[in-house]
Amino acid sequence: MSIGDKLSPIAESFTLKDHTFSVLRAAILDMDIYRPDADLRLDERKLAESLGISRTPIREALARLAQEDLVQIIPRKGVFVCRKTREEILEMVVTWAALESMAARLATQNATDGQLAALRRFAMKHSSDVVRADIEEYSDANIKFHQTILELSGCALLGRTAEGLFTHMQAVRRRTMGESDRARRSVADHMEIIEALMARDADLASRRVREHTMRLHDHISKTWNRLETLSSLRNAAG
Amino acid sequence: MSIGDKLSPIAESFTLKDHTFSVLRAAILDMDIYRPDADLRLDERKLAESLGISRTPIREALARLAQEDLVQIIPRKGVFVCRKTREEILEMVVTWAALESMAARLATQNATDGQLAALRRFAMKHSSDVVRADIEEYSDANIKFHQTILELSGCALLGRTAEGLFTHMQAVRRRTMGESDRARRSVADHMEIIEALMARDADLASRRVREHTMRLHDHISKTWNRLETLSSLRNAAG
DNA sequence: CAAAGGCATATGGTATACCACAAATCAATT
DNA sequence: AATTGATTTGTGGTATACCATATGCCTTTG
Repeated sequence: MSIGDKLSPIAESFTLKDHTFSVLRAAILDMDIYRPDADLRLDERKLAESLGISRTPIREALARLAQEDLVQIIPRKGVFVCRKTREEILEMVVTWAALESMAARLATQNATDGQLAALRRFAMKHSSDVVRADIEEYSDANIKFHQTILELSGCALLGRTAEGLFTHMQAVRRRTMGESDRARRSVADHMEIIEALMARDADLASRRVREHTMRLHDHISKTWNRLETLSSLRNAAG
Repeated sequence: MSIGDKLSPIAESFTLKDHTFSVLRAAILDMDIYRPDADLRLDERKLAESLGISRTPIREALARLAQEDLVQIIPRKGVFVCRKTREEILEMVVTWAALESMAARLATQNATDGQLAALRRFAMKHSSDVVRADIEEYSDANIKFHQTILELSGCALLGRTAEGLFTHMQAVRRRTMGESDRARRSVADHMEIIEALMARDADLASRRVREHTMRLHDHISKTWNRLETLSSLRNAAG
């Protein structure tokens, strides 16, 4: 064995542009953009100064974020984090449902018995989180569950497309979870989905995933209003 | 009415960056990237010179194209148009199927009788194109048909997401159409889809759209090989 | 003549300077 | 005092210069 085999490339092709993209993306997801008084403004020059780099890589990162609809660039006005409307959020859920239900359909063909058994063990292990009212923990498990179904489809693009939507919904989840009633129903849904997958019933698995996700759709549809009106009231007052 | 109402902003907030993005995108779609000897290289400086602008807006446009997976930027190597592998193309078709079948499902709820009647008239009008072996014409109508279903869903995001995939598939279509046998089957499929939509049968409409698109999947799966191997032979020879 | 190393060149990455437009501020005028 | 217009300031847009690395050519050397 030569010495070369032990040397891996040092941060191969690292670029500030890509790094900035990741950093900004994470930062945006981390901020609670639906807080009425949230500062949605991103200042290129301030960012550049904060990161200790020039505006150029910042701008290229912002261009990519804009392409992902995470920010909106208004020429000579500013760069703003996109706040999704209720309708846009509902559409994201619908699109998510489309992707994941297809994933479930494919998973009945492509997943191995072992993979499905592992998924079942995982789901059962975390079902107790709900009982313990450990919603935070359950929420993570919930996310993992759905991502796993997308993976088991064997179609990477389904997962990647959904991931883009997921990014946006991260902020939304903060406002939709916390009701243990919904969580309990969710656990039951998950077990039924796994059951359908193991039965290799494509239509049933697909339907159950879709209906499960559409229940989130209906829930948001009913409860998001309160938050929206709260925001606009505040804006009107200011 | 004041005179201001008649005056619309002149090319409001036009930016070279956005313009370049559109131009490059169109140019990429226009070139036959699967021709074995196609030049996949994009030179920032040459592009800048051709368009008579500096590299900056070019680079920001390229960053966005990269985000859409239309080009790949390799630091210090170059910018290259992405050539999709057979597997990636198949995944795009599957994802497309997921989106459009959900669109069809929603369309049974959201489309008006008038809209569906119009869609039927449109489909019937162009069904004769196949008989006349006017495949070029039919292909356009085919695209329009599917886009309409996405629109009738009432969920704009489904359409936008699908559009991104569609961009990539434009180049693929050149290599998959031209067989009037498939076209004839396509016409029959379309009429059955419309029938299901008009019957407001969500499950049926959804299934028919999915199966229709998956037939394209199977077709590509069987025929794309020939082209791939042709390419690699050529590469190996060179 | 072959191989190794240096050198030239080409390419994307980054920094910086300047521009155009928009908005806010302030001043002059009615 | 209100309104209009100029001016200042702040923002993103663009151009340009320079940097770092990858690559291929060419020289050197054995």
